[in-house]
Amino acid sequence: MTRRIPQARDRGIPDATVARLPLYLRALNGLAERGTPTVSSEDLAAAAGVNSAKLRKDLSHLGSYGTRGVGYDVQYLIYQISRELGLTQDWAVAIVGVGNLGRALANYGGFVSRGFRIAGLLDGDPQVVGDRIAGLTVEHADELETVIKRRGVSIVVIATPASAAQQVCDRVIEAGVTSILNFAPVVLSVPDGVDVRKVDLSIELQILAFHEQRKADGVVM
Amino acid sequence: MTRRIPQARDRGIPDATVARLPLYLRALNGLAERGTPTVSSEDLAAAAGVNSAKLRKDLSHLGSYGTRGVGYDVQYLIYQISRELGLTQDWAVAIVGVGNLGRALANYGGFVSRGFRIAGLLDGDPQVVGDRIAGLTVEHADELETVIKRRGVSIVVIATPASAAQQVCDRVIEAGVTSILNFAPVVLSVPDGVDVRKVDLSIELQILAFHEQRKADGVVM
DNA sequence: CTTTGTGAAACTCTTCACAGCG
DNA sequence: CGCTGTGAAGAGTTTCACAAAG
Repeated sequence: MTRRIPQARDRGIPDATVARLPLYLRALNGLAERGTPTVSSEDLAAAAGVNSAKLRKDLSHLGSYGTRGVGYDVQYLIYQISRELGLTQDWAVAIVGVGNLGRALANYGGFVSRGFRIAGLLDGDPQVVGDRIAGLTVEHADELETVIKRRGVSIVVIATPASAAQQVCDRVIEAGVTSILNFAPVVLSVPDGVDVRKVDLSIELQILAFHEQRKADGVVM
Repeated sequence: MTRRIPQARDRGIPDATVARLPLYLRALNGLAERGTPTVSSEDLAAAAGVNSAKLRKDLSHLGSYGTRGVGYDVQYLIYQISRELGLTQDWAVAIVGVGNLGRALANYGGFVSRGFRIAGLLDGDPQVVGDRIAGLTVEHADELETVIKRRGVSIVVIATPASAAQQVCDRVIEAGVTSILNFAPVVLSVPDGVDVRKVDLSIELQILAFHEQRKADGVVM
């Protein structure tokens, strides 16, 4: 799936670990806000909702940042995880498709706060073009390539209807983008070397329905 | 994490398989719309974006629904997967928090089409209460317990700000709900027997940033 | 001859349990 | 003495490769 680059500085962090680092970061930021200076693996694991052995193993992939008998320095660990995730640099993100979901994303504080800067909002509907959202003016989708190139966009969020998603995808890849977050309920086909992550709102509900049905069938309730 | 109920009719479908069934269902519905009568594991796997051996193993957990030398009957497989996921029954869903995200969810066709019926939209902000969205009137969050009980809500979607999420969660569990889909960026603490699935919009971006950074560092580009 | 269904092998991820550091 | 970091064991998942079915 993801291209592995066997490289000197690639310490080969497992995908499962990478997926949890943002969780740890969020928990650590909560602790930092409350002024906590250090935290044990036990407490941090509880705050992030994982098992403490898993947390220690995850962190061990980044380096030896804890102190035995004490725990982890909150600020230092925030820095190390941020650096590992690439959040110490500034990523320009464009959101294509400014319906309710696109608006929700544009207004979502979690993006801007962590290394991401929304550099463009685009939509194909002339009715929407010109609207001001989260301090930006919505531009026409025709401008996609221009916006990507002029503003150094490296990550594109696709929040269009399913029917437009593949076409938008092809265009942004052609413009040089290799990281895409897709909210449209379609499987995007992309060449090697392009990363696509997808979020499908209805899939999660379907998984819940499966478990809910099992609860109703089972004896243990 | 998820409670296992070792039960006669629990054929113990692996979690990884359950998570992919909605994907297959979506691909199958696409084929059905185009009138395709049967499909091979190879073709269906390609449409769903997975490896064909994995697809066959996944489907084998549900039963022997294919025909060797031919493939799978599209309509029949749609029915079997729907039944397994519990989508042949009607699930009443309430959405708490009617900001942009809540509105996006309420208007999202994918929910209504597949066994889910939005039975309530609730918000704590009096400014929003009374708005009509997707054919429903937004009710005050004070009505939460009443709505859940009167309308038989079994799944609740939390789309509130982080600060309100745990409180809403506690209340819906108290009212008898055991399946929660959480969009707020907090780890909800819940008793045993309650299923929580979470979608964090910013975590996916952070994972992309990690890979994007690796591409920039690596030699292979 | 095509395509499913599946043991077995390979791989990944999680958890245990404790040596060893501070 | 408390807590990290980690080998080793265990659980879960993916992929291979092929026998058996149609």
